[in-house]
Amino acid sequence: MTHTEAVPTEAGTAEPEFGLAVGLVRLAGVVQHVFGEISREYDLTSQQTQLLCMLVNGPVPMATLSRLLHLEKSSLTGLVDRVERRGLVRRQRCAQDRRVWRVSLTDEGERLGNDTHRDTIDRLEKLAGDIPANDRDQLTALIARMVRGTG
Amino acid sequence: MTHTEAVPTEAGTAEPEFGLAVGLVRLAGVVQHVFGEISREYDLTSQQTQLLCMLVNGPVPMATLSRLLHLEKSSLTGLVDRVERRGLVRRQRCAQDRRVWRVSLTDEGERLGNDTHRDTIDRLEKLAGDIPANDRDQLTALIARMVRGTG
DNA sequence: TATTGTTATACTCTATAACTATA
DNA sequence: TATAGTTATAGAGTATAACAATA
Repeated sequence: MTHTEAVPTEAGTAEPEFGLAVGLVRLAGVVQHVFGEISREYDLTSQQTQLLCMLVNGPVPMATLSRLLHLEKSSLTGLVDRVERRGLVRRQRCAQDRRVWRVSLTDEGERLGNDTHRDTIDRLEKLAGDIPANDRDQLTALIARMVRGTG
Repeated sequence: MTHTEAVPTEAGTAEPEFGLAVGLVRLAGVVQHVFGEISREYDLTSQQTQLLCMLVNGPVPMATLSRLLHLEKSSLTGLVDRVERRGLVRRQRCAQDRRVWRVSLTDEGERLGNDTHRDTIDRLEKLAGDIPANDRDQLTALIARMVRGTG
């Protein structure tokens, strides 16, 4: 499996292996860092920004958010509490099933969600700034293939 | 810029855009999730596992770890405290500059570091399991190009 | 009984500010 | 004075277990 072996980068240099897995870990770290930095510029945590992003298409029940965010329901309660306290989301009881509470964005939450989303897209696109368009397209396609079916 | 536009996935489906940036965010989430799951199997947090991984090539000063992990020095103190309390690392004072403390792995820390590293590599390689080898090589190269110079 | 969500509790992670020890 | 690291403090994030309300 030649594609998993170490790739010599410079003659005579003892570079550590840079296989796909190591690259993915590095990449994830960079993305996470960008996400955290942008969130901070808006006085949000990464988790709060992520929550806002999940609400841009309309109200979502707590149980659904819990599944999407891989969070225990009690953890989600706290996260929603904090952003609700900041006036970015509100809870609405479902009339059909009164056990269910749907979370939705306030006007300010929507503004923050849009702003952070835009900034994140900009910053991440710049990461691939010097990669030719056709390579970039293939990169996008391969990434799509990897994350397909992972939730 | 055609490579940033929405790609129709199925005829008649109103799919959300899957550009590079969105793909990167999804991918980072998957990697982070894998990392967290594996850490948990070893009763570690993601941060603790990440710390162990940074020590596999020998002792590292606190200040260096602080920079590599993007952590304030006080945050690092706590992180190292907790893994030291579990017997996975130790602190060694530097003789040349007695202000400096180097962190190194214990035998058990090294074992855990190797095990989590192996499992992570395995799980991440599987993400690209059905991608042909030459495509995978190009993917690796493009990722390397993106993260180059980001720390 | 099963499901949805909250509360209580404990721990980890993180930052800021003040501090100690060494250079 | 400057640097390396710790302590004190506060808040965010997370899980487990017990609970209340509703289906």
